[in-house]
Amino acid sequence: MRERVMRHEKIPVDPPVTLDDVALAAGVSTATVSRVINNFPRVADTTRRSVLDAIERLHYTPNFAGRMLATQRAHTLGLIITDITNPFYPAVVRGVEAAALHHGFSVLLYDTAENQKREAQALQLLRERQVDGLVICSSRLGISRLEQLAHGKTPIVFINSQPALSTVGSVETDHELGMRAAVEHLLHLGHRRIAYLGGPPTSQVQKRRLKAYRDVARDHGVQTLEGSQQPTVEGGEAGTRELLGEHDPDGRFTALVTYNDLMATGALLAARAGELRVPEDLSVIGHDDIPMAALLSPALTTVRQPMQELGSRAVAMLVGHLQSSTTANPTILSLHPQLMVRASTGPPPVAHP
Amino acid sequence: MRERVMRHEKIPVDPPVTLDDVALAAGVSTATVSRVINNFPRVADTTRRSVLDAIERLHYTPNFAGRMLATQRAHTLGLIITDITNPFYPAVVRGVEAAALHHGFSVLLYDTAENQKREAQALQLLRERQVDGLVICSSRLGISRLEQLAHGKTPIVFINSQPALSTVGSVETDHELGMRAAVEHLLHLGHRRIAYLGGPPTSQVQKRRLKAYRDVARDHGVQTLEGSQQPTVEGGEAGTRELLGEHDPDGRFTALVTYNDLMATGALLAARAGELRVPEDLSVIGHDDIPMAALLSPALTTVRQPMQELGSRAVAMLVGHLQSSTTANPTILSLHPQLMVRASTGPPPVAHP
DNA sequence: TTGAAAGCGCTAACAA
DNA sequence: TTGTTAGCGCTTTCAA
Repeated sequence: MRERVMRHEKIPVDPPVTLDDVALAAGVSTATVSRVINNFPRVADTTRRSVLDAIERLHYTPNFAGRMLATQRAHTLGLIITDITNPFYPAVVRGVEAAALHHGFSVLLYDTAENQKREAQALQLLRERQVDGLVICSSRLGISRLEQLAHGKTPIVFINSQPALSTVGSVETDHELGMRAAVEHLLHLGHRRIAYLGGPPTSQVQKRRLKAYRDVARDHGVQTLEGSQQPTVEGGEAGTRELLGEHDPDGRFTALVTYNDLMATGALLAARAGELRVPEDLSVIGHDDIPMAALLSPALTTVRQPMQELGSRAVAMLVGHLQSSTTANPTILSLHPQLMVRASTGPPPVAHP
Repeated sequence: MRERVMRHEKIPVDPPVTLDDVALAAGVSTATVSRVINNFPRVADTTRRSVLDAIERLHYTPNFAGRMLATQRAHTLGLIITDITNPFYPAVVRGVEAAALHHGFSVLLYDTAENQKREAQALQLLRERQVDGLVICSSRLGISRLEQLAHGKTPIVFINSQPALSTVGSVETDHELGMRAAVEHLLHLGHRRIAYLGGPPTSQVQKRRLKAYRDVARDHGVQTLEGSQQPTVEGGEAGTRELLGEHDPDGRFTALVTYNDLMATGALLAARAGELRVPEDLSVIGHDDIPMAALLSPALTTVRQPMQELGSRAVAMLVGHLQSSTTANPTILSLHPQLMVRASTGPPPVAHP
């Protein structure tokens, strides 16, 4: 008998204060309390005050689940990041965070560690949670797979990747412009043999940079020399070594553009190991302008992406869509990169007579 | 009249499939469907199969809000990060992410940009969302304020900061051990005048490192020389310049330990500007071992924190608490740092006769 | 092993 | 301007 009582009596685990409690305490209906909470205009000032008072007294906090169930809105955005440990992404995350908070959204983060399977999984999970919208940064998924997963009501904005047809759109850096700026900077310095060390072939950004590189080279009638590697310091080092080892009847290339700054860092390492001075013997240009770039020695010339803005614009686009609910075709917002000229580029070595 | 119809008829926006739909389709009660979804053992195999079948056919996905309201569990962890753009944190985030996912939790991220107010705000927001638990990394809030905010049921685990009394506990690096290793490494090399350039005085980690520095110095009977600055590259540069400018009757210090690697990077810059070679004229040791540390020239000797492990252990502690619901005193888990000896430290310059 | 039904806490028609 | 009330979709006793 005693036991029965123990189990059925409410254990004093401070019973949560609900909206009903507030209504009771303020002597009004639950609807009125709800109106006050949600700042409805048509509430008498005295009523509002007494409700606010009761809320204060009881330390009432609205229940998220209840609200979400009733409104079908989670006030939450999902953010899928390809690799949070890549120094390119933290600034993007900050941009997303700040903008989301500004619009009253919280952010559910998924780090997929460059893994396609995990990305698909995250997409699935996020939509089960009924997030209001999704930002996907540097998707590694193919368009067809995305098309398949995106088929549903969750609006998606991509960063630096092609939007699938049924999504809101994307925000990107104008990679063609960036590559052109990099290569032309080298051409102006006098370089004629400029190599490009690319990243993972599945990356959409890589595809665009590679194409731009070829286009610019063709435009200026210079040879191309290409490599491809993992987008890491190690990849950059290995790729540069390979490139350096290739026979080239016209002599070694005098400048190297890499897919990202991590790879450029590796290139610097490889150059040092190969007794090549940068920039006297070899000029190097990276992409992204991660925080480390300016701190290397020599400081790295690189094509800066507006990382934080990529994030904040993506959220703005998403929120705009949520509010207007327009079902227009995917929008593509293209931001300008900026060539940051630092110490790793200079004129090519004078040819030995 | 037409208009009325238009508004009241369900616009064909594929009405979401609910558990009731499944129950109907499978010819069972909603309770049974729920049991199947939640893998209850006592369900007849045939029943289970037909339910699963209906779920498949209808493409049913459980509604998160409904479930959360009924169970009062969000399967969500909150993560508060002091400054996501500081390269120390991404690895911590990855640790948290991976462990959370492994335990079936999603992660709501808040980046507070080193701002106490935003940290308090985030704490508030997160608990309104009824997250199951919170991980706070490098809190900038004082214990009393935390005590105040933590007063509630949301379990909290801290990373690298003192737990408030009413929380689950904390995971930290043994900062005393780390500082001791750094200073003793320098002593073994022959240094006798070792300076410490600290970080923000409000940081709990800074307080502990400073104290440890003084303790080790006292133990070995060497003088102390202290500075303090923002935990950034700029702070490190400025702080080192200041320290270098101070009059010291016994001659300049020959080694410098900094609060973190960012500051050590600044120190390297300041040394270069001051025509001091590292390590020949000045040895430098940082803390953390951020990815950049090994890539600087000279490569930075530093006290490594197990960043990813800090994150994953914090989640493990939180989840353990959630499952056992033990209301024990705060646990403190202390992880070992590791001195990474690289190129920025060496013997002190020989004194001029 | 299964079903009926009562909530979980909130919002939003509609009525007053 | 305010109140009544019917859900939102799911879980969970309790009874069968």
